[in-house]
Amino acid sequence: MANNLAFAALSDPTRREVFERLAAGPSAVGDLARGLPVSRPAVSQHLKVLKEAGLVTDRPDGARRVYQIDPQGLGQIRAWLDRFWDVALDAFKAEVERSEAASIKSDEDRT
Amino acid sequence: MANNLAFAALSDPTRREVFERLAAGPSAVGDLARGLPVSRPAVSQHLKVLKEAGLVTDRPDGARRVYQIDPQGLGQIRAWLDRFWDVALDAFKAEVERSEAASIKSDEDRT
DNA sequence: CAAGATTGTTAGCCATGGCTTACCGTAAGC
DNA sequence: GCTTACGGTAAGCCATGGCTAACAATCTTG
Repeated sequence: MANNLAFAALSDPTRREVFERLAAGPSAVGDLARGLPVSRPAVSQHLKVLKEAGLVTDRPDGARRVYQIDPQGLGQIRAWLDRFWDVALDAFKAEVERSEAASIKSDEDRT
Repeated sequence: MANNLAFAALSDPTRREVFERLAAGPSAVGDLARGLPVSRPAVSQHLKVLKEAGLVTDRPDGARRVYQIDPQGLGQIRAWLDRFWDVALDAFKAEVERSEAASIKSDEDRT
């Protein structure tokens, strides 16, 4: 149950922004920071969190360090969500029917 | 782009626990709190956040209040994730090939 | 080898948020 | 109508975490 790391990682707006930019293609830390409203160390810290959550991978490239999307963390969240998707739809359907039944009943009561 | 609410809501472990319990079936606030290590007002506050994120729905039931899973917020997160799923897999595949190519090249350099 | 570039790390600051206690409103039952 | 049960809200406390500035480490280049 390590998905809490992935959820916590994506709960921060700046981190989601970093993640979305990496989805457009691999990038180095400095290049990422240049397009964001926060400092480079901040981006570096965000990348560390994303990495520990299995959402990105990094690879050395000379003095630079290239980060890239990792499907692993994404898959964990997807799997967690899918556990509730069907039951959520069923619950919603049942609720609609229950609500309509109550509505019809109140109509009958009025007659 | 209201998915930030859903992500922030599910980033808290207690809130995910509440959500999972509701996935097992609709429940009132007190019943939920009785099975959790936090106080009832805490659960009430969590439910408020989940509700604003479109993850649960509430309906009055006498003096009680029954909460239930709502597929809307879940769908938002799923849609957001699906935007990156394919590109993440492609990036992963490309990385594997790049990595293997570099490995082969270093082997050649050694001969 | 020296200088510049790129990145990770630490210390410290401050806002956010989760939790509890106390209180208030509302609905059910005697 | 009064009491009891149920749930939302406000105030306050404290831990978490995101940010910046300063520093250290590593790599490239002349």
